[in-house]
Amino acid sequence: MRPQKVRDHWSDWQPLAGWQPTPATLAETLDGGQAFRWHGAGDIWTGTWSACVTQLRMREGSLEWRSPVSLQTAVSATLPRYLGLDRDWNALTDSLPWRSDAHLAQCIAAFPGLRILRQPFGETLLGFLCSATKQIVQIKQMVALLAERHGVEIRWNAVSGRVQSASRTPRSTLATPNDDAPPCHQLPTWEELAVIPEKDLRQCLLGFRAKYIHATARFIAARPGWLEETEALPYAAAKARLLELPGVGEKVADCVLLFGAGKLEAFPVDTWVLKSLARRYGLDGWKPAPVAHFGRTHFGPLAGLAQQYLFSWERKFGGGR
DNA sequence: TCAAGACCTTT
DNA sequence: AAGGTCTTG
Repeated sequence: MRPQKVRDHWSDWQPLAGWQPTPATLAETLDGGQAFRWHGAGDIWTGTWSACVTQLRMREGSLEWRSPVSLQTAVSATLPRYLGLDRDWNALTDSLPWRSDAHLAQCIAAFPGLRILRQPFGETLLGFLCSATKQIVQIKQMVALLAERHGVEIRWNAVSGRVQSASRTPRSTLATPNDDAPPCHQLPTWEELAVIPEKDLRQCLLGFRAKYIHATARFIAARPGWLEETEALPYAAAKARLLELPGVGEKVADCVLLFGAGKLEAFPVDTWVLKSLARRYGLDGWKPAPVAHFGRTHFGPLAGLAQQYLFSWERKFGGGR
């Protein structure tokens, strides 16, 4: 008889100092398009990165977290950096040119405490390689399928109290992951992705993106250390290297550097930022490249942070059109 | 140098 | 039409 899979219980809720977002700002930060592995249920957000699983909630205006007991050490060691608690976001936001930019001021007021996440670099790259002409819900679906079908299982073993990885998961027969089930798979690494046939990737609803992910995986797997070196480079050099990857253009490269490497000078120009600059800054008809140049000069060295406020506001309040 | 189209699939 | 990129002409 197979040993029964035992899940340990969750730790007690613990306060998380250094960030007091509104519920709306918390939702926008976790599930507004920076990351694709957070799921909200009631007032609890469940998120996954690397081999970590954690939950967040607001209580009396303060942020609390918990994780499976066996993952607690790993989560407590990485959660602060993931959420950007090691940076002074109030000071960073204050140094944006909101005093001379009424629209930016309005965006900041609408999302008080908005943060830029610092996700694992490789996982960020994978997420945004899935993102071309897709909406957030669909990107989350693709990423969930990649993890469920091709990622190592994250075990929450109460008996051993240790994380046991390296057990390959059986291919799921489900077409879609159960949103109520706790997430229990890591994203596949680039080394793992490199040996997955493109056909199998397409089964994860990736469409033409499967070809990019496959080719990028082969590229990275053939160059040990390439990803880590890229993350460590200054913005311009890191971006030049990311642009070598098939399927990575200006926008994806900037998203990876902003959300996966903490480079606040990255200014991704997607359709929402294009709309924002066209409608609120009079840049109607401008192409992405000139808009990016305008953004960097107008908003300065923290343009990526400004971009996130503009993006969130335009998506939530700007109207479709 | 640049404006279309193609590329997968789903809402 | 959807939070792009790559390839054409």
